[in-house]
Amino acid sequence: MSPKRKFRMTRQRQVILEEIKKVHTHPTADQLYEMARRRLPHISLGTVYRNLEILSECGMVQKLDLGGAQRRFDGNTKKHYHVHCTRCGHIDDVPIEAVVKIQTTFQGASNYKITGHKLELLGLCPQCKKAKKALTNKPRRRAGRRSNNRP
Amino acid sequence: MSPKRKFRMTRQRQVILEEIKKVHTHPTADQLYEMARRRLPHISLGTVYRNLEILSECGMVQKLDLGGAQRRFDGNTKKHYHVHCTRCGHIDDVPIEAVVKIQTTFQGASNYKITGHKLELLGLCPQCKKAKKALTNKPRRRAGRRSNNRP
DNA sequence: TTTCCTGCAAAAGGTTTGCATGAGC
DNA sequence: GCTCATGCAAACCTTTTGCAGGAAA
Repeated sequence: MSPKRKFRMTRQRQVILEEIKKVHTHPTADQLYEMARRRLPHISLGTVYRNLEILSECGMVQKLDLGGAQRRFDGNTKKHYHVHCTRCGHIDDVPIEAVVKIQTTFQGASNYKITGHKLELLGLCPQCKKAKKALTNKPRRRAGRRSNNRP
Repeated sequence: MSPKRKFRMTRQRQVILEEIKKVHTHPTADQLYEMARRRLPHISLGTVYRNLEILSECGMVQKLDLGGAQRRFDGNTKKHYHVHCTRCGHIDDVPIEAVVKIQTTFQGASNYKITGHKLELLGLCPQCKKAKKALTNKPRRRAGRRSNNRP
């Protein structure tokens, strides 16, 4: 919390950082805990949470807050957008940097001074596109609606 | 969950619906509970949650999922955007309908088929603009950063 | 040696659910 | 009268926190 805290690079912190940088899956704290546990079997979930908090304070990882029950973390610290599959819940990066123009477009639309924005795209991932196309031949009641956190 | 369920308009459901339609503050379930309790002192929080779920299934209210600890609900069921004050946490409507063009713009940017989007604007509400301006004359360490859910 | 960190376990905060009773239609 | 809905309380899930021992620097 304090702005000029001294951080030690402990083994746990190192491993958590390495694991999150290794993947592009926007893992939850719990998933990161499982990933770290393969290398440090005695690490605790509390330590994972504490370190993710600290690493995001240092700007070494990004907290995502995309809504949904669980918070997600991103090893990519550049500002960028995400696509969220409405069918399976998968989240991917959109390889385009945040478009500042969006803010100027909406500058007069309310009486707020707009200083930022969060854009999340929704759609079907390649796998689900295929799965859905397969269904159109033999239409069914309805496809699953709720996202179910594919890791 | 079942698509053709029969819904009864109970007093509780009626009151919750009236209360959420009455305000523009994007209340949490707990806030709605307090609002409903002024008219039905024995209503329970579980009932509020269950009814909000059902009313949103019927399309009579909107679940917001803007991130943050608590879910918010909106009596306005038209697709629209929100502005979120980064200083006090206040959330307001942006009086502009969702811009479908955003989806076509990003259609080729990933290998997803884009079917929707969520845009949340961030900025300073009129009150906080004033408060911040007042501080620039007598600059301090730093203004409060975390949003603290002004209701 | 001084802080900062860790593991553990318990607490906290929001949401969901089981159950017996009560109310719409 | 048949369901569906309610109130209550307990369960659930994710995240945070207190504490005593342990490890960086």
